[in-house]
Amino acid sequence: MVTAPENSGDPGRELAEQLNRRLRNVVLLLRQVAADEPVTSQQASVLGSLEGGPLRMTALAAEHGVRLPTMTAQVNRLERDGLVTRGRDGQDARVVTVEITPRGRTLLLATRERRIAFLTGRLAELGEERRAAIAAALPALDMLFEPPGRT
Amino acid sequence: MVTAPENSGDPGRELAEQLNRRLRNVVLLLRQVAADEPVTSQQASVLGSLEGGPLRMTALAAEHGVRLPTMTAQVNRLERDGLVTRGRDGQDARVVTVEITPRGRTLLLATRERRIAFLTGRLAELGEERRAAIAAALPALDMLFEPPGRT
DNA sequence: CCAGCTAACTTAGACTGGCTAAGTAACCGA
DNA sequence: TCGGTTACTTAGCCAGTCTAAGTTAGCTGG
Repeated sequence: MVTAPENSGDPGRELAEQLNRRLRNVVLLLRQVAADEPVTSQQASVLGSLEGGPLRMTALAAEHGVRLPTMTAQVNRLERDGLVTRGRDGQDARVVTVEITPRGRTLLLATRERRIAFLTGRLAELGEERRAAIAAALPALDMLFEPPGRT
Repeated sequence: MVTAPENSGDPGRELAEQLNRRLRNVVLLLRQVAADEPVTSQQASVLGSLEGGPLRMTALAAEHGVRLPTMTAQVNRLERDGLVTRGRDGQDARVVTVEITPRGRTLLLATRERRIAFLTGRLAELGEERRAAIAAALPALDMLFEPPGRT
């Protein structure tokens, strides 16, 4: 097909184009799946960060790649909906900690379960060989989508 | 490690969990990369749809999985920025067609080029073996992220 | 032939989620 | 104790999504 011979100077340029075209479908599908959830994907993502224990605002913002004011607004909404609570740090009175509530935890688990069930269903349709291909590519995909590495 | 023996009833459940965890990084990285572009990823996506010729509003909305009013707003912004023009269909006076302008086309190509360059760079760091693994998984990934198929 | 339904858009209004700039309160160092 | 820095919030802007309601054009059945 399009596997032209002049790939020489750019190993993976062709592959990059292929991936780029596919990424649109990924985004579309993610939106579709997230559509009828009780929490948005951002909210679920933040709740996921809090699963292991409370975090401060700065840590949350950094982990999600957003500015502090964005996280303030996000936590406001989560708090309003009873999914997290704000707390204070003993050491430093400036610090605000955010903790997931039991309700938040329940919602998070249910949401994750639905997402995984969806993916599992899709994977089941693929057949063993294709699943193996994806599994084999996981380490590579990990590196490919690794958070923007510093140097 | 976690590859427990009771995978039997659910081929791919484990893989689904792996993928689910990775998807967050994909989203994060996409946001990061899109951050300093002159057009948003949605705008670029719509422009991409128009590359092959004018489309009507309904077709655009369907293709991007959004409601008509959303597409109206999107096209308003694109038109305001001189990237598309609205037209009328000869047959049916209710129909609005949207066409990409030369400026829109230029911007689209430049944006796509930067995205592909970014991916190419990432892929170059991976090494031949990992690139091959990703290439081998492409057909499977295609099926996995295929738009929600109706039966 | 026209009355009323349907289809294609747009408008209005609300919400999430992102940003910058500016405000406030607490910490820390000289 | 004063001045700078840090941690967060507030205010205000914009993109992008939705639903509900409006407008205009096509279509159909008496």
